[in-house]
Amino acid sequence: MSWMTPPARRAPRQAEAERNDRALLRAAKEVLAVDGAHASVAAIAARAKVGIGSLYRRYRTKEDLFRHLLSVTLDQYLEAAEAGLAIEDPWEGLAHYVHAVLDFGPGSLAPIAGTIALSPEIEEKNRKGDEAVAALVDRAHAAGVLRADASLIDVELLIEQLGKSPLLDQLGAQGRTELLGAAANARARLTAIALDGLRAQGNPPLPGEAPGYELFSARWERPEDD
Amino acid sequence: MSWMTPPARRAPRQAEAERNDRALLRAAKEVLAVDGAHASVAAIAARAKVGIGSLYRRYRTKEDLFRHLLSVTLDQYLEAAEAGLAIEDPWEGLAHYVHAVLDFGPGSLAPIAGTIALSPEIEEKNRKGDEAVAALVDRAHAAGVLRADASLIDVELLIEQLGKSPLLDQLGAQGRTELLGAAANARARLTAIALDGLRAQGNPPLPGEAPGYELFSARWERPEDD
DNA sequence: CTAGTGCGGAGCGTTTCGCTCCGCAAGGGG
DNA sequence: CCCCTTGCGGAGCGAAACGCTCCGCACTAG
Repeated sequence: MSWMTPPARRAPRQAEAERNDRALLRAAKEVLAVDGAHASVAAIAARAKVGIGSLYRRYRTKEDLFRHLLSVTLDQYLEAAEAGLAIEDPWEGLAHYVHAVLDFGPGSLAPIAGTIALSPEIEEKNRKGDEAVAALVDRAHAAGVLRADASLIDVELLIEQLGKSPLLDQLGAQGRTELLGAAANARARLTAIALDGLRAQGNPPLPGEAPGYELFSARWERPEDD
Repeated sequence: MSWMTPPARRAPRQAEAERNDRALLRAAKEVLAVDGAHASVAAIAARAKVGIGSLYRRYRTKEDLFRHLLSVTLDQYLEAAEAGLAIEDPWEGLAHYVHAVLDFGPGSLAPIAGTIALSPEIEEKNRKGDEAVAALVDRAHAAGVLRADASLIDVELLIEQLGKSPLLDQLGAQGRTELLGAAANARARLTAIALDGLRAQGNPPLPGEAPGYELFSARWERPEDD
């Protein structure tokens, strides 16, 4: 358990390795958001300012890296949901969750759906996260602050829809850093508009039936054939 | 000008060529939506059930095909905006425009932003489209049915955000056709939620400043250097 | 100085890309 | 009947990008 000693006492090389690991995960998320499923390891390593060799010393394959990224992201989701539940006001709690998840930049994960094999650990984390979000939504429904015709899946799909920001991704890819602040502001406004649409008030009923959970889960299954 | 004679009088081969052209444009849009910027000509031709040779007889290069796709899509935008203006009720007119544009599946165009050179003709179409949408938004503002703190750019960004549907794209890519109907329904609900958030009512003010037009235009400029 | 550790990136073999080129099927006129 | 035109499909080219391996080097401890 020597690896649990405080950073200051660790060998300097190990501290560097840890910084590299964090940089890699962050870079992987950013590159995935911009390049989608075709993101390359070279691009990820370059973005993290880390050699390709170091990447492959830490992760056996590209798929391994993505799986680990997915795992830590699910941890963040769960944390955000629990933080939301800790807020007394039901609406504020739900809004906190939405904002927190959008801050992670979750749109990155969608492109790898169906391309990697899921570990049981990941399935478990996903289940626990879903439970927490369901509790958040139920509480908001019970308090009458979330429109009654919006289901849990509606809320999750809305988050996913807002999570992928083509604007931010492309400006980032083109190095237009001077516009990134304005783009983030614009995105915050869209989030606020969407949340206003979710609030219970004199809204007309939503069209169609409430969507089912399989919409969310289906694409993570591996297409083995065709 | 013999090529302007009605289709019925054209040689059967020319009619086939015209069908192929339409199939190619539709396929290009779909493949772009799924594969993003890395969409390949082979995938487009296969999806259109057309030989690669036919594609290259019609379009000199891949970029040519994308430019033409962009051009006809801008035509559709303009048409939708004018149809919206033709509706008396200002809110219904705006909502019609949003729904019509989303039905085109516009998310496909974002990935090619900045990767192709824009022709003056395209810039002109874009300008005319923007004018029409601005008129729609102004009318809705004047009638007090659109929240006052939502700007033209907010509306356009919201449309873009809703246009790219990771859910629909991925289910389509994986051939889960049995879920496509449910996904389209789910997307219609999200659109309705967002539109409710845009309506003028007791909404709290939006955060930050109204975004500027450069957010929208910047990424279409070609990055020649870096 | 030597030994050990962990770094960066050149480069391997493979895959995928944009695009060219050519053989072929299907009418229409002689 | 043949031949000639028209437009089709797709094999295959050189080039580029891919995932990953492997090795020379910088740095620190003793």
